[in-house]
Amino acid sequence: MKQDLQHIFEQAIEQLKTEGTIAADQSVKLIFDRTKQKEHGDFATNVALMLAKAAKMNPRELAQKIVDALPESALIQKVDIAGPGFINMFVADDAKFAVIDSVKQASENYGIAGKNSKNHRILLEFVSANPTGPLHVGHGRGAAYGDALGRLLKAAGYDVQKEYYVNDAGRQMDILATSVWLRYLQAADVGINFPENCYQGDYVADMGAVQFKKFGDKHVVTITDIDAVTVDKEPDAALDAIIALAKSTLGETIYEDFFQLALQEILDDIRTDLAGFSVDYDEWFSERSLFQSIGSAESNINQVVEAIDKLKATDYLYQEKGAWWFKSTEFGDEKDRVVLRDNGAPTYFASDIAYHLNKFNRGFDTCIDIWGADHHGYVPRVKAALQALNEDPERLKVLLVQFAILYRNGEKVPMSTRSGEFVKLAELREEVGNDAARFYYVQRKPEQHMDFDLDLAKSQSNDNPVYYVQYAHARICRVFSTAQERGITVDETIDYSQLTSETEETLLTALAKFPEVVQAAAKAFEPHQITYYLRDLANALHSYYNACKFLDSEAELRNQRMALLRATQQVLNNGLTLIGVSAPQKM
RNA sequence: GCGCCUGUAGCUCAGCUGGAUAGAGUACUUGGCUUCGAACCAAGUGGUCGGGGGUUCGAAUCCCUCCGGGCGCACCA
Repeated sequence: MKQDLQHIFEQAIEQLKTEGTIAADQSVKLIFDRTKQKEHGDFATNVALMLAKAAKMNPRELAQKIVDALPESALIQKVDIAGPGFINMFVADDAKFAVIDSVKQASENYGIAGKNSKNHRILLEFVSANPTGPLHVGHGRGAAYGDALGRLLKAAGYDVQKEYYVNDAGRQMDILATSVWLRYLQAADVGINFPENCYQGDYVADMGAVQFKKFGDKHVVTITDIDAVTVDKEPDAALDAIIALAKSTLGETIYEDFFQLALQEILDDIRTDLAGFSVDYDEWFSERSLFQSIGSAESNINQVVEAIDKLKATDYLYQEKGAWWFKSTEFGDEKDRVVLRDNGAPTYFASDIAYHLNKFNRGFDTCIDIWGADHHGYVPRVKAALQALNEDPERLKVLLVQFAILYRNGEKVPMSTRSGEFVKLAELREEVGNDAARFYYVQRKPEQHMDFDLDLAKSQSNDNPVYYVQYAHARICRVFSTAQERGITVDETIDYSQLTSETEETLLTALAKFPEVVQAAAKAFEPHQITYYLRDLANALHSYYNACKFLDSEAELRNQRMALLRATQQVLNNGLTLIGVSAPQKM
């Protein structure tokens, strides 16, 4: 509806341009919005105020000219000029009623644009937590936001693919595999001290026990062996030595067994956790696959090598102190970055360049990365690398999600995976429920710092606005089931002329807004707009519910009101689905 | 020190590309169930939009500056 009305105004402006009232080359930014106050009608525009100066006219005078130039339309009841020159427009009743039939017709697709109607492919990557431990509440935010954004973009007509980048290569994974081995040693009664910079979580010890059951003490070393390699070393260097010891003791095959056990177990855990949170992916992309040989098995060429070679072919890579550096400063980064270390090993940055090249080569128009805000310093270098490789960095959009700072008993809870001291997403889901957790996360816009008070989340879970919205849906369901119990038949109608009370008008307006909200929220990457919309819609429903009796009214009025309820039920459902929250029949 | 995010009601937060008296929830004070679910509705109290400048018909919104929080500044991932 908004678009149709806006179009009418655009026609009027064009008309004035041909008449010469407005200069033909004048650029017009037509701002056309719903009003905040009823007296101002349904929609308003300030276009006369904006153009007055250029047209050398009094704003009200110009507004009058625009109004006079408006073509006839059945949608418009009347148009006012108010204040300094606002044009207020009142929508005709019949046009307002039309939304009921629109919803009925489109049902679960109301407000949802046609599949891939934007003809634009988007790759959306989110969470991508290292598979070194279970997801914690910090990841939960990225999960809820990313998934809701994916649904939202799809609803807005984009072709969206959701992807999880599995960081299964690199040192962290070696530390994890080694941690399991050390726990295995403990299970075998080798009285070692478990290093602080290894993964502390219980799940590691469990896996160590599993390996002991499987291998017995076949892959055991003594304390002296470990002391021999770690003596006089800083913790990090000592850890590297232990990793090397693990690899040489276990041999390639058995080490891989430890590695895969840890990886698969944790990844499975992450997968079920996310699936339980209604977060689903189209693709789980393995970082290791970037290191797999291309062509013959013995080939030294892989996607990471390829990417580096491409960079070497430009002028943006140079060698210094044994390492290869990328001149990201040429593209505005703070300093140059290493892609190949002096020992020849590629950095994480190197595989990330390869990964993004891979994404681009898969033919997406836009690649969206959702990262934790602590990675923000990383954005310029990735964009720089893409630019150096002659790709358009604008195709990559990095959305930063601020950290959720966790409080328990008023104390800040640290959230490092390494220390094992964190609150799992699974625990949160268990305690407050999926719907409440998702709503709570999505409600806040991503760049807002979030204080997550666990006690509050628990104690206030009953006050979570999600229930307010779900209750509205359940209430409607109850009205219909009660009608059925009482043997009241609800007939289809196309006449809604009796729906003229204030609460009905508010509800009709709210329903009509939904498609606009979906588009606006998608455009801004802001699923939180949906949650606020849903609260408003639920409020309109609850007010209506308290103001009217549905089943006791006479048949014709009842049919009309029930049609409005049906439409509201549908839109509540559609909105909740967008943020991955259920719409219960009863609560 | 530099960079990114942030500062709106007691608390948690909205406020779209500048627009008409700054909005919700919560808390607090009232009123509303013999009725389709009161997990609800209605009304009220509560704000120098962090401070100060500037831009203009008009600023919470844009620019400058200062102050206060969070995060980041590795041959880690």
